[in-house]
Amino acid sequence: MTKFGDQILPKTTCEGAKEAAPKRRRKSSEDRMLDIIEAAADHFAEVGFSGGTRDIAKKVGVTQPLLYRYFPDKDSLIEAVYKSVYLESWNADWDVGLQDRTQSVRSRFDQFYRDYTAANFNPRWLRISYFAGLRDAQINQWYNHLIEELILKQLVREHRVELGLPDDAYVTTEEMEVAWQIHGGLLHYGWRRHVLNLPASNDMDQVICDALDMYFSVAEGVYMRMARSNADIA
Amino acid sequence: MTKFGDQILPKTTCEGAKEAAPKRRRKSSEDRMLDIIEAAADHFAEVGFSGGTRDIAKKVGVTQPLLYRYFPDKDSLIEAVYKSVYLESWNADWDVGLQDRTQSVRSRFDQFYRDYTAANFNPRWLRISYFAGLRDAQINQWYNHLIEELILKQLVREHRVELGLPDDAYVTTEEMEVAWQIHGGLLHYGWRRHVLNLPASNDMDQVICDALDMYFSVAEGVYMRMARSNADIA
DNA sequence: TTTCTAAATGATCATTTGATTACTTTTGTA
DNA sequence: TACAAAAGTAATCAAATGATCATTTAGAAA
Repeated sequence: MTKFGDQILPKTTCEGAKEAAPKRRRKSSEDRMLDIIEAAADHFAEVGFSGGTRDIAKKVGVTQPLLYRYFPDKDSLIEAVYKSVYLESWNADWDVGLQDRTQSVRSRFDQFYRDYTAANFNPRWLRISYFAGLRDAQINQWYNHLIEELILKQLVREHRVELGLPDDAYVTTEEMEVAWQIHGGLLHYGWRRHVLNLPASNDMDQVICDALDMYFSVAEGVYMRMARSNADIA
Repeated sequence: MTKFGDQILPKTTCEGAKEAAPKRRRKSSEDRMLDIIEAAADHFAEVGFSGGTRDIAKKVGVTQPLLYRYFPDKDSLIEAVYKSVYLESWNADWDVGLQDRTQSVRSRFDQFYRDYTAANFNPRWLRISYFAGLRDAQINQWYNHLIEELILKQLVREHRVELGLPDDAYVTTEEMEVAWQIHGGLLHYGWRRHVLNLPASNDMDQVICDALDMYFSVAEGVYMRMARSNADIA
């Protein structure tokens, strides 16, 4: 881990071979900051956010008080880890691709879940996510809101359009739950495979395929039921 | 919490009204043990297994060293909490009911998931489960094995029988994954609702119904595909 | 009432924890 | 080269941690 811990930058002091090793013993503020966040993320992923600051410093290869020159307290470091882990593995193109109507909804979401699981289904991301949810529901609430608005609601609405149904911006709770069932089922697969280390299927593509089959085979019926009960009310 | 902390047992000293308050300040070993486990479960559910022994003692209403007369160390207490939480909310009748062929597979599993979620979908059970999985994969591995063998494999096999397909004891990885998709999706619903406190659907029955719809609508196809590829090999 | 077992406590220990301070060393620049 | 800003350290603190042990005392049995 912390693979760049004390790496030497082959920096161009331009003046040719200056003994080959400039031996930078100190890092720039920015680089060190990143080192610390990286090591903290690794350590928190391993033991949870109650993990000690000394262990983190050790992973970085510096003394513990140095952390307090970069973060006022441990909570700030945790906050930085949240940001880093969540933002680094979020692709801004995802919600754009989901609206590309030259592709079928099915193939758009198939592609999305391949990308999404490839980016997030690893012990570090999953463990940090669950630890974060247990420690502080707020951060995970924010993330789930993101998933709901940018991904799952798109799935419901784009599917409606493809079925030739009216494109109502409103998505009912039940429709959301059906979409969440897919997302949640896949997440639990990640939990079993990468957190519990259970012998789950290796064939991620097949798992996604079956999960989406499940969605598409019942979603239409749910829409119809929703539309009918809306009509009843009106 | 710890509602029976210093409750007075209206124990029959038989001799009628003995000043109304017998003031039992000491409890039997068994009762105190249960008090401690109960308080520990509450506290660990709240803050995780790094929670302090002093806080637990406080909830019970005793001093911290007393815990060490009941458990040799903190790990043993944690072990006791595991057992308590998992065993208390497991119903031995479940796997029997699932094999009652006078009922349809669908209604058997509908009933099971109503019972199962009623018993387990609460903040305490869910938080302890996830904390346990993150801390020590083993205990959760054991539990998931239980679910897999006693519940999900039954679902697959009973469904096969109902479809008039050969009752092969062997369940493929892909078939298991489809069943897990339902269980995992429901669990994630519990996570969102009772851990993250997100505004998920209140209608548990409907959520279960839709989840099972998803399962039954694709399971047959998966079985067929499996059977065919088995035939190819043979 | 007296006695004896065991439930419960008080004091305390050695570590570990997050955090602060004064100090040292590196490094880019005047 | 001299210097100042900033990266990094050593020493240390107060609080909290899991755990131990001698002692006290409730309460059932004699």
